Amino acid sequence: MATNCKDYDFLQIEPHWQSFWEKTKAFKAENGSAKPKYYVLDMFPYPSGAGLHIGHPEGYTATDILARYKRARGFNVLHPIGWDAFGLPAEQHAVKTGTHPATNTQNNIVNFRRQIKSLGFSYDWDREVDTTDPKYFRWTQWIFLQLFKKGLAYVDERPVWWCPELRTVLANEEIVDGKSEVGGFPVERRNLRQWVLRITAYAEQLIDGLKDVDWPDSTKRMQEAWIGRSEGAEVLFKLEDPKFGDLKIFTTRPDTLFGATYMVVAPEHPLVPALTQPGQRDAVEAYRKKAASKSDLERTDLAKDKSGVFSGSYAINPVNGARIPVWIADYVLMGYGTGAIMAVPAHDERDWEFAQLYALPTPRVIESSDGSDKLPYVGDGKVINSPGYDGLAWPEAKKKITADLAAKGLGKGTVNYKLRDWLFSRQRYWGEPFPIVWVTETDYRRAAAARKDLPEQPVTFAENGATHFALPLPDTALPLVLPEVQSYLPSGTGESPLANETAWLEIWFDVTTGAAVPASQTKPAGDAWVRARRETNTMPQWAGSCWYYLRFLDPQNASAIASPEALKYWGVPDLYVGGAEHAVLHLLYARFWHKVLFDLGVVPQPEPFKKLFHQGIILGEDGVKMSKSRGNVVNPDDIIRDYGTDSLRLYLMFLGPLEAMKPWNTKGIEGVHRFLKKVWRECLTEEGAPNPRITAAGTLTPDTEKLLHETIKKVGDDIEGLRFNTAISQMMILVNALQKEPAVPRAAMLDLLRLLAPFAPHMAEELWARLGESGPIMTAAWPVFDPAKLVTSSLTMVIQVNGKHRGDITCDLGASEADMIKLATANPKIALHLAGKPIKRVIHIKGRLINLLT
RNA sequence: GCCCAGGUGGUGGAAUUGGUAGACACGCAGGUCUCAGAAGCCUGUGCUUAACCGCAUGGAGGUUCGAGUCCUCUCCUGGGCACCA
Repeated sequence: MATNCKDYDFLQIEPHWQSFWEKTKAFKAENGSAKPKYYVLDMFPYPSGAGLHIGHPEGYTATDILARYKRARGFNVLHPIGWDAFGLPAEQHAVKTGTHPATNTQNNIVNFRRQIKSLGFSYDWDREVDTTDPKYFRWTQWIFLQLFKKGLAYVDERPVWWCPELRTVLANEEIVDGKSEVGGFPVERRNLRQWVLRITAYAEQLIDGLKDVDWPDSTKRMQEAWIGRSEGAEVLFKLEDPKFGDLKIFTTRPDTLFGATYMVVAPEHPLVPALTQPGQRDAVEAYRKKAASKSDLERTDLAKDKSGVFSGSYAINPVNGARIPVWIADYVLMGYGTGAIMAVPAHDERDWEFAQLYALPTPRVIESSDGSDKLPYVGDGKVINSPGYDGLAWPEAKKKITADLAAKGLGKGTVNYKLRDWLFSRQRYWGEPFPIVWVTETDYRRAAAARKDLPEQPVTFAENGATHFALPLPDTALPLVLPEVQSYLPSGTGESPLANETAWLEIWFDVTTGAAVPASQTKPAGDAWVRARRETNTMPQWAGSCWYYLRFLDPQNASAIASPEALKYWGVPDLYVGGAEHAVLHLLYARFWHKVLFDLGVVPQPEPFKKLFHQGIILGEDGVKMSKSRGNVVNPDDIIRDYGTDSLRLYLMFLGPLEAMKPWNTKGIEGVHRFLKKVWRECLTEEGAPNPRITAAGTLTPDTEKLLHETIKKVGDDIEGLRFNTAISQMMILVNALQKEPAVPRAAMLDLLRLLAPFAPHMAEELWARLGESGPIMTAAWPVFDPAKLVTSSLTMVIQVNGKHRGDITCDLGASEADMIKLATANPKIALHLAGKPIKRVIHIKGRLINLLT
């Protein structure tokens, strides 16, 4: 079973036990077990060409320790891994080399799998998933169809980054300093047809659900801020020229309506052309152009100064009939609220700045609580200069004004969210194809008669005067796989490379079965066949990672994302560990999909991740983020070769708290490596035989006996609390004590090995076997501490004089305060500080300290 | 600018949550073993001091018998967000 190496030869031991675990399928999770379940999940990696980064094993080691610990505690543990394998780098590689992205992706997966296996993680490899596998993405497409059917998917024109030189759409990360990363060409915003998911329909639920999950507060707050709920009112301002109708604005402060001195509409607002008076036309047109060409970067980093232009038109304030000018300014965004605001410069910083610039009036309508006259004032206070509302606290005025406006049909209370609908399509090859074809209205109506899986409102898109109707493939026609293509370069028109694959794209389509033949062939016989064009967009990388935690429950299931039994037994992850960089997007998108699946009755619980933990970042030895360009990257392969994976795992955990950002230090790994060698020597002689110091019977000295039980308790508690660094230092303390014992009972040594097993599993298995135990240590139960062994017979009390620590006394457990003070005053060091002065007051903290005040 | 997380020895960090500041480890120094080195083992190691005393958890105040821990102000570092009406 074990190797027979004489000294700690980790290069022999580690592969040996890894192949043993693999052969015996030691970490198989059983569906339908009678045992209690524990599901611990890592954020699965994108298999990049660079291989595993040292940051990956940090989080993975933490979850592996927990998985192994929970198994020892009798749990049926689900600990899976997979590959988030669609993504941009593989596509860029394909464009460059002409090789299929799947080939490159599979090569990277092979390397990642090798590296992860060499770390000895206890994954159930039978449950490995790959988001690019048609057997997997069939269900990604299936979930999309459920969203589609529910009316949560639609098509719209959305601005994306377009590079005219490269004739392609670029992702934000492909743009550096306003130029394309490749070639450094200029980029511009361009509207393209996009699929969009209605995540805003779940905004309220996504906020509410945060109450019920055990997540870091900072992450919850970030999601809340991202969703950005704000309560206010929509108010209608009549335009002075009645033929233009009303200007609808959103405000969170309807209570300040009497202070509105001008209006602002976004440059993109549809009413801008109508509002612009002839004299202003040139200025407005120039301003609109300038605003449209502004990149996000210019708007955020530069543009500290406000700008705007007067339209020449006026609106009427609904509360007092005042005539107020309408301005056009880019500090108002079309994408939020109604794209128009009333400006109250006295009580809004941005409006104040703008009003100062253009000399607009700034009447005060909220009294400051401290009586100061300083403007702008955004604090609490009472309403003034607002006939009918004066004297009210502003929240009450807000309610009353909103109600009064509603009664007159001039407004209503509304809730707005910063959250936008989710742009869900990419003009790329390497992603899940949408299971959608585009047909004419007539053909859609025909299909609708035969199909029950269409949305209530058809999804349509108008182009060159024709309206196209989106018809989904039937579930039974999934998966829709990617066709082979001649080139991975984009089509040049803004569509994905799929747009060039005419035989795949232009088809005869059977509306009942989803079958297709190229349109170049003759139309097959039968009424069900219609002319169709496939959707050329593909899904973003988020799609596959939105639900993978569900597929692990039942990864081979061919008829559902997972069986109802598996969904019920395993539920959702008990612990989810991954980087804080996913605090918003991945975690919000996955929650959205999960809630939709919950509403459809597919999953039994409303939230996907009960408990979330973010591991910190490992910095380079120079204390800054590891990066290739800095040359401070640590490769796990090198560390495993030099010290072994047990040392690497132990060091990653010993470095500091899991959540902290910590610098790597190669000297530090030598310390934990030395610790492991010390454990080895305690167990085995130089010849590799059991150390004769280990005795079959016998006892430890009382202090060490107590320490052993303390250690069993502390290591267990610390693992549960994810405090691995202190668990390790406690084991070090125990080993240092065992080393000084005249002899060590075999049972005590076996306890130590079982504590060490989740951290350094290879060495623990090896020593366990070498000391003559028969089964593997990973099936052994977690050691039990004896609470009776934790109590002490005597008590050490800290003695302070006037709050300063001056000495300790040791006394019996039952000693009275008077006894203790007697002992303390007898102690010469303590007596020195009392200097014969009388004790005026005694503060006695039971079992801890006595503070003598003179 | 706003929000969040942090500042503890030469270094990574610990501190039972208001009760011995610096556990454990790295580094360094001395010793032991050795022909020698490596490994191991032993001792020491916050600053100051011969020692006692004193000082010390970014800084300044405060609460308390007692503060790394609580409060106020302030400085610095890291992360996130950014004209959201």
